[in-house]
Amino acid sequence: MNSFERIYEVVREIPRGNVATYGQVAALAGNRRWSRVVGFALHVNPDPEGIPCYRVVNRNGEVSSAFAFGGGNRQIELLEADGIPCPDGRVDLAKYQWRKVAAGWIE
DNA sequence: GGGGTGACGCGTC
DNA sequence: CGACGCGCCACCC
Repeated sequence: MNSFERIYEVVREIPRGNVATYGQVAALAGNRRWSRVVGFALHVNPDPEGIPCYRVVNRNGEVSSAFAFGGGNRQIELLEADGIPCPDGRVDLAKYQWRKVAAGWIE
């Protein structure tokens, strides 16, 4: 399995209403240093319908500026459609950051 | 086989 | 608090 596949797997597991950071995805994929690779992986996103790349934001909670796979604000609308408000083009990681953890993890 | 690039992250100035 | 630079890993030419 390529690194990309693992990354796609992680992104694909992001539940609706939650978002994950590139670093988070990278870490879940196996290595947190894949941050850049994650971006590249989503860039070539082979399955936009199965891989909600719009739920992946940078560690600042902002949507990627180079987001041009659908049309800028497109990501914002999709996120809001998921119930994730993006007032200033950024989401509240404190509340919406995906927490892939064992049951019992409370912040 | 080598070099350059990229949807990032973190530390430091 | 804001801006700049360096480091990381994988993929393409």
